[in-house]
Amino acid sequence: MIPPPNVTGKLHVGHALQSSIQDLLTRWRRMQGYNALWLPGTDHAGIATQLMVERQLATEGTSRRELGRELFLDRMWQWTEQYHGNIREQLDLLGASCDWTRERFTLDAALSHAVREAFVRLYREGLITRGEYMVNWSPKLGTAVSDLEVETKTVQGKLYHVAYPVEGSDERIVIATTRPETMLGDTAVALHPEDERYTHLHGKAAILPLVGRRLPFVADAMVDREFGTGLVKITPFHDPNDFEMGKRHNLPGITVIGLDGRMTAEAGPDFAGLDRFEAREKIVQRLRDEGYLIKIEPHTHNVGHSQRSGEPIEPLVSTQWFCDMRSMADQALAAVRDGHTRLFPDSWDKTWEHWLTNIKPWCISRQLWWGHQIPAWYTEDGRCIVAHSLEEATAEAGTDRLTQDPDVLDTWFSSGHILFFWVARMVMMALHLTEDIPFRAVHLTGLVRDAEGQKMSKTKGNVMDPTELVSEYGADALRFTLASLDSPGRDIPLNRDQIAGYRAFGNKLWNATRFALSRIPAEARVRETIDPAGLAAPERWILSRLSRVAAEVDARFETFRFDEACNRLYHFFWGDFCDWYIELSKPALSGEAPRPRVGDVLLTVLDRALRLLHPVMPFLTEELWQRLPGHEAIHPETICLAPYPRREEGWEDDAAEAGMEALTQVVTRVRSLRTEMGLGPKAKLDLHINPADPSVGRVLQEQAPLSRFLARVETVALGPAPEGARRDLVAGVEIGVTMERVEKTAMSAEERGRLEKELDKLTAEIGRAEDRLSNPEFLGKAPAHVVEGGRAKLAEMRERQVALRSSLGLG
RNA sequence: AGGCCCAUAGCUCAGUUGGUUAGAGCGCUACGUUGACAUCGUAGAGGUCAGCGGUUCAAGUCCGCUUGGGCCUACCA
Repeated sequence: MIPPPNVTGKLHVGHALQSSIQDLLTRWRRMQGYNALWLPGTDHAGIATQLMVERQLATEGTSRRELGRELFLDRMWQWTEQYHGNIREQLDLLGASCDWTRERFTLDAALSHAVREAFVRLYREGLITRGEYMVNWSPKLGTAVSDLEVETKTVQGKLYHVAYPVEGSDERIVIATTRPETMLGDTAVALHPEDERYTHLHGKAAILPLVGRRLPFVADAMVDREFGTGLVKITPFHDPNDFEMGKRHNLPGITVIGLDGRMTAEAGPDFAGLDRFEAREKIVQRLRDEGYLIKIEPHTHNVGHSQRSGEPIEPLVSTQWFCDMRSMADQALAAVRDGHTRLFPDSWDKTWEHWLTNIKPWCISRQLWWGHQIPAWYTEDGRCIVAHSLEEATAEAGTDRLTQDPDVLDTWFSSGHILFFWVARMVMMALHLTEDIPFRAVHLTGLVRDAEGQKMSKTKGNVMDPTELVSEYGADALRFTLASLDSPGRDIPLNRDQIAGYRAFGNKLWNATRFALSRIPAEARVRETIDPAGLAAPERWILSRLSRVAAEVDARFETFRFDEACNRLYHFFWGDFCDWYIELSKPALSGEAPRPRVGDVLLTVLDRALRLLHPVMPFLTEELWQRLPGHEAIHPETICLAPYPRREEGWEDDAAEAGMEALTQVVTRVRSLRTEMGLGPKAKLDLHINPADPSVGRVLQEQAPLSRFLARVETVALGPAPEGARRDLVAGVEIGVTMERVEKTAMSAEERGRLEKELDKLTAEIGRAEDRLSNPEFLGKAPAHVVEGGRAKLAEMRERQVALRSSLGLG
């Protein structure tokens, strides 16, 4: 299922990442023959969407209140339909292979029904309740918001020290506050029970300046003696802590700030109607005038801000619907602890544990119109009926004079955002309502950041638009980049150079295919399988490599290591296939040194490589695959439904790999010797190779024309290098280069220096290996294969030492 | 304040359960257009694996501390 993007939203790179990964998984499983469904859908995103339409209405000089609920909702639906197509279009652009016939919208009838069902059940079980509690109130949005929609920001504020007279004495105590406007709602002053400075105040009361209200002193251990004066004013209805303290000490509460962020009538005639921040100024002025203000200090503190609208959250007491998450959270905790649900990477287990252990009742009602209206009705005599429908409610109430609760449910009650918390809520809800685990594995990606590792944000102006990236680099390159960067537990620094690099990889696919199509014999075809018997070493080698890569990729996908899977595919295609196999195929295809079935092997490997890459690069692989002669034998229509290549054990061939590995290393070494000797590509060299392993020797002998072609030497002779040859040793093969046909003979000082340095390094390394191998502790405790490997390596280093000394004429 | 994560080449990052000359891409240097590809090829330079200590025959990898980053959670009014 797709985590629903907001219906009116534009996809951002985070969506692109999610879609790439999910589509990759879906295509992979589909090719493996699973009935893979990727369900698309969009979210009505209550607050965000309603805000946009309200903004539009404002430009028309009207408002939702003026339109009324019904007309406003019509406008919302119009807007939704207008923008809905955007999401679909953008997902198509990314290559998302969703089943669009099953697309859902969170406000669809069926989904709304499910939401009502969930609500009614949770209500009847007593988990959903209605009550007066402190909530995070956003005055600008005019609604309660959840803890997750509150962003804590560090702000430079002020600490106001205010004198409160003590009742029945001349003493004045000093209280520090960051929010003097709330003092109008003070109903007590708290002190620490063991604070010796204030023991004399127990049982007494302070008098609230400007108001004259009597504020009893209460002793509470929560008071921090170190902070301020160690005395705290208590405003139960305007501070979450004070609310708790108020309950503990049975204190009354007074609402002095209203839902609109303005002072209420209870704040008194001098302040009623003022905005909360204007009131602060005026109160401070009054305190100063009347001699209560002692001092104002600069003070840095953390203030909750509304994520959507940016203004400071006002903690207010209001009547809301709450959902008790405790038992559901316990079930979700158990699911992860028992391993029924596994998180990838498992470092998330701790966050899961922490978040669900500390979960609080969730305020699920929102004072909005756009969303699932709460299925609760009120009778005229104030009874509350929760039911699936008005009919049901009427029957239960015994009257049809009912009013439905005007509020809607938090969007997250029905769906969510692309976040960890969304998953957590789905697990909790599903476990409770269906008694089944919704997910067996949860893969969590990092956050997409910009090239500097900064979080992308509109205000920083560093957001990348996926559709723009797609048109610049192609969807395949973007997908490949995102998948390769998705390493567990790490954020994803996205930069354009990298995408450009993977675009080049796409180009490589294209060119390799072009080579194959233009050079293979007419009868060559993609084969369902190929019997390696009768094939030469290069063909057996590439088939063997292909099988191993298929096995590795499969294993990486299983554990969500898309980065490693992509890496393997990249190197197989570019390194093994293009750099080596295509080069190796040239002398065979040109007729210079024919080998059996090279065309078939070339096409078959290409076919499988494209299929392996298809989940990551769907567009290009389909395009190229369709052009391969014989691809219909794999699937008549599309690569999407062709089987995902698996390991072919019959293709794996250690001998061919060892032989070809030696061949490629010899070729590489000869090329670098040529450079080191300061010779140009046209200098005519003769190569002598002397392999230690007879089976490697056989491959090198049979494929001598390849060494000649790739190393660009005149002749290749098997056997020890003659006197005076430049010698070296790689992969157990002694090589010697002679240059009788070249004018130059003397070794340059630079070359000699380099060679001597190399020899020194080697000698030092041999010394270390000798020490290790003569250490009885190492021999006694290290496993046999490590000791054996060490000995073999030492032997080879010694041989190489001989070869290098010989090159330097040190005999 | 508590918790979590990170520190490896100029940059961005890999590095499986410890196994002995630490890898890739980009960037950089030199050379190169022989019909897949200059969005390329060939060869190369570049690293005290943040620091200190410990465990071990063996540490980039495990443990502790320090420093420097990042993230999340928190009721210092």
